[in-house]
Amino acid sequence: MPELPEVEVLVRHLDPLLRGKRIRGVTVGRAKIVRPETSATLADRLVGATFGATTRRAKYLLFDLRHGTRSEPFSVVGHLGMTGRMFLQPASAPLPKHTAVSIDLGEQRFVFEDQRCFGRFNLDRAPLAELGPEPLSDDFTADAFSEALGRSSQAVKVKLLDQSLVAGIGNIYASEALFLAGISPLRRARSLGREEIGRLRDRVREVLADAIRFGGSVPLDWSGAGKGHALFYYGAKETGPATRSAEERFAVYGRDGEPCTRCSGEVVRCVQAGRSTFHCPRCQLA
DNA sequence: CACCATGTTCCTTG
DNA sequence: CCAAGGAACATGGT
Repeated sequence: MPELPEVEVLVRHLDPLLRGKRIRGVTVGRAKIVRPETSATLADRLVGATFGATTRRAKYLLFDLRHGTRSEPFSVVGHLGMTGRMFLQPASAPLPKHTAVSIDLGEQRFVFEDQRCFGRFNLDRAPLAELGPEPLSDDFTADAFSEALGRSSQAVKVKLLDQSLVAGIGNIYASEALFLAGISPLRRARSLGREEIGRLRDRVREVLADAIRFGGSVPLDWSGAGKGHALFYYGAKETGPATRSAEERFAVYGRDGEPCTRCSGEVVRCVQAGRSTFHCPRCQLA
C-alpha cells in the first residue's frame, strides 16, 4: 500500500493510537528491514521509549520517540516498500506470517508486516535528505517543478517517479496525473511548455489530495489479514462499494484494453524504466 | 514455466 | 562527475 496518499492516511490513523504509548519490547522478524541497525541495536534504542507524533515525509513514516521528557527525542524512519502494512492488534492475536517488526505496547502490539521485504524500519535518516519538495506543500510551485524537470531527455512519467524531483508520487498516481493533465507519459521532460507544467503540477496535487480524501472517508480494516495489498484495501471483510475495488477509482491505471472514460479510445499499457505506464493515446498526444 | 506487482538502490555504460 | 538504463532485492498471484 504505498504512495503518498496511502502513507498519509496510515499516519493519520496511527498517530493517535501510538502517541503516549511506551515500548515494552521489540522483536525483529526480518533483519533486512532494520538494516543498517541490527535487531539488538534497534531494540536497545527503542525499549522504554514513548511515542510522540507520527508524521510523514514523502512515502516515509517518521515515528518520534523519547526516553522521558529530559532525554533527546529521536525518530524511527519507516517505509512500506511495495507490500508493507502497519497496524495495531491485541497482544493476544497471532502474528501475521510476514511480520517484519513487532513492538510490544502492553495490551496491544504494533505490527509491521511486509511480504516482499522491500520496506524499512530503522534509525537512518539519510534517505530523507535526497527528497524533493512535498507535492502538496507551497514549495511545489510551477517554477520549482519546471526547474526540476529541467533539460532532461527522460520521459516526463519517469521524472515524476524521481523522488529527488518531487517526493511521494508513485507508479499509479504518475499515470493518473498525466491522464488528468492530458499529457502523454512518453513526452520528454524538456519538451513540456510552461502552461503544461503548470497544469501537470495542479493535477498532481489534485489526484493526491483526492486520494487522501477518499482514503480518509472510507472505513478501513487496518488489521485485516486478508486480501492483498491494494491501495486502501486493508482486509476484505466489509466488501462495501466504497472499498470493493481500489482499481475502480483509477482512470487509466490497470485499464489497458478498456475504453478511455473521456474519449472512448483504448487505454494502452507500455513499459518505461521497467515500470508499467497506462495512458490514452488519443487524450494524451505524444 | 512465464509474466506481473503500489519502491528504492546499486551497478554499468556512455 | 552526471545521466540513463537495467538488474537486483523477496515473495507471491495469475
